[in-house]
Amino acid sequence: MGLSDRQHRIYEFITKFMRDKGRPPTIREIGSHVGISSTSVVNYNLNILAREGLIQREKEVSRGLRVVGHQAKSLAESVGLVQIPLLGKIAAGTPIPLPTFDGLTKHDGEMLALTRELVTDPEGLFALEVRGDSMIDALINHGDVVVMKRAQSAQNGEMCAVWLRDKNETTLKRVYREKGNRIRLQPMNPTMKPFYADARNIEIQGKVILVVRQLQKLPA
Amino acid sequence: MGLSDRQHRIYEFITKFMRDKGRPPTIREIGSHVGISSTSVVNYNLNILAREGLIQREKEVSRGLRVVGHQAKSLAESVGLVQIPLLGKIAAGTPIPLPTFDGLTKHDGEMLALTRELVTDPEGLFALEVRGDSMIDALINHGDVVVMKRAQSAQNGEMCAVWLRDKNETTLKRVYREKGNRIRLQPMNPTMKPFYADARNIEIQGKVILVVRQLQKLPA
DNA sequence: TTATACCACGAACACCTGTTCGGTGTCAAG
DNA sequence: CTTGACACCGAACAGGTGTTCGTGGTATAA
Repeated sequence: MGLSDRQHRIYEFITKFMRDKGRPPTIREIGSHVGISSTSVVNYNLNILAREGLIQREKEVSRGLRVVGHQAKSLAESVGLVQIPLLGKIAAGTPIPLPTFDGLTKHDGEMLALTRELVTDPEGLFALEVRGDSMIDALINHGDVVVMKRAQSAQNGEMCAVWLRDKNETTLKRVYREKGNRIRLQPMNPTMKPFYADARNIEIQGKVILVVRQLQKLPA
Repeated sequence: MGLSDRQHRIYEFITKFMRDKGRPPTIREIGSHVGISSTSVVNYNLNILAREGLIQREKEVSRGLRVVGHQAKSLAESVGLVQIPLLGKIAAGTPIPLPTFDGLTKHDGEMLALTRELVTDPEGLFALEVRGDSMIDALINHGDVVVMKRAQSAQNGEMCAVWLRDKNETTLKRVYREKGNRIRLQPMNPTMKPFYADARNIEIQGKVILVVRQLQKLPA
């Protein structure tokens, strides 16, 4: 069920108040800022927000409110950091280094920390730094960092790192299954033409989850 | 001056309570958990904590407490989190929305949390979501989020958002000063040719610090 | 000893705060 | 029309909450 305009304003006010003051507002503070004269109406709408799962309420406790939306979590739940191992470099002419798969051995090299806001499911993620211009058709430049998830297969349209057996080359493309064993590899740049290959000649090495490009300094 | 054992316990309780419940404790809640029967004693010690700069108090407000010490920052900030306001969208045909500059008004929209690892200096940063394909020559796609820093000028080679007065258009390019008033705008994609303009016809709106692209779902 | 901070206690006060209840108006289904 | 669900209002109540005041103990310096 959708929220009324009032409920929306109440929710926004709570999050803003929480961020500014560091504590939840009282019922009357909400009412006066949202334009509700009666505390019972605020209470009424708060119960609806609670029923919809947007906030949690604690009974008979002053300021017993709590925003449970994902936006609030990124602030409060500062534990919401995800550590991703930076496994190495990726270039067109080499297969990508894959993570060791026992899941226990800790990666002792560099780690990349990202918030859960950006990577929803941190399972099986690893990061690679791109060398060279070969993936420029995927809008990925030298120096970019790609965060990938281990995968052997892909849904239609997912951006994947694909090893081309016949060319001995890694490429980043969107993968679509066509009729038979034909696979269409679609560059991310919409001005470029797709590329077709036989399913037996390609090997999906992982899905691309995130691309991060830092521009403080020029790529070498 | 050092803190007494009681003050130390009070401070620890406040931070723990705040973390667990998402709101500051009342004076009586502090008293009962720290073992102080009188509210005035708690009040007395809270004033000392405030004088020492460890907390902030708001007068005559229930739960008017706020942990402010560097230890509180360690929750969000020493982990290296930086909050960046997501100001809106950027498209080729519109000037970018710039941050209000009074430094006091808080942004009440969405925030983007990043680690300091990625953005070294969080001063004056803001984020925009790119609409449309017009910046594909800068290797930036529809849906990408660019993190920018407010700036009127740029060093040679820095990636900037440039407003082209004669074309009424925003573009992202590397900026180089040439002889006279000539400015060279170099697309990021090395296969593309640079573009020249008169310095009086362009306006630098900010430097691009970071580009983030999420690929979980297809860009619309 | 006296004086002076410092720290603590309990009680009382005035206001704040969540809750509840009776009542009003609107709108769609019966 | 009647009914019921929904959204809202104002008022009142009981308990929560910050503040203040008078009091007393303990240590250190005069």
